[in-house]
Amino acid sequence: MLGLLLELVVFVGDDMQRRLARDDLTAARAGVLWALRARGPVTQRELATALAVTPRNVTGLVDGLAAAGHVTREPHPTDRRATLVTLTPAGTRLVERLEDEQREFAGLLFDDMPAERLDALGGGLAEILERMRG
Amino acid sequence: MLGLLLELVVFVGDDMQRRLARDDLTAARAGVLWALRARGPVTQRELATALAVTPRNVTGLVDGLAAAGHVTREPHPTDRRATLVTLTPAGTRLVERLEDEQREFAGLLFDDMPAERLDALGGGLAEILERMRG
DNA sequence: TATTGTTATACTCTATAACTATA
DNA sequence: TATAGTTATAGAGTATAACAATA
Repeated sequence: MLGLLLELVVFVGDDMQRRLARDDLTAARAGVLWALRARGPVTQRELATALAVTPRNVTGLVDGLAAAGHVTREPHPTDRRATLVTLTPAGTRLVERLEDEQREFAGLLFDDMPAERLDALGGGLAEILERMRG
Repeated sequence: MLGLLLELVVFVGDDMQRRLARDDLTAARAGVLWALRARGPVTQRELATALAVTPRNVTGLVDGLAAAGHVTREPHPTDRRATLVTLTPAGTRLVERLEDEQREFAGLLFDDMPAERLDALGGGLAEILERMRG
């Protein structure tokens, strides 16, 4: 069928997408919610840097999340050019619930990954898996 | 940062996307190539079913792959409505090379996954991982 | 009538470039 | 001058619906 690794990524990605769709979310918008959960209120410029995406793209993602009631644009206290994107209480509850669901699935996949394997995977991925086991 | 599983999928997916981009491919177009490698020449309708995508979407993907010289549209021998999407020799070489690269990376991730873990993952994913170890 | 693939239209995610308001 | 965020425009991937050619 597909290449095996591609199949795996597609499978896990589709599973995630189905769950996100139940809450009218996409992967890109969920990424914004998780960034906000980790960082607290930030400017769109900071979001663009964190997500490695253009400022124009952040405008659209925040538009969608604001329309759904997950975030608000608050005025920046000292810089009138900037806005602080802020999780609403409903948005906070949503991202916490999704995080719980995913931790369960991730543990099933990677709890017993041996340490030598992690070393061989190198920088970024090894760090991610390390945190998935913690 | 992102949810941990989302991070993993994003990491692996980005890695794949970077490698595909070196050959001017996207994940969706690579999926067509792999389907053709597994099945041989098929109609667009069959591709749409195999990829769980609309016929309209297949039209666009095949347009791109044909423009790049990876596939051709051949007349169906008995049904003049249909076309047989066929890998060119260059397309065949490309998909074989990508498959080799990915098998290496996949083995690094999953070679020692314990069998009980696989059982707990249930249907589709367990089957994929089983084949990745073989 | 039913099926194959197309055109028409629309939405999301992505990008660059030009512009406005502010620093 | 430089920065934050917008509008304008474009392209890929996805969808539904209407249509032409063929079965």
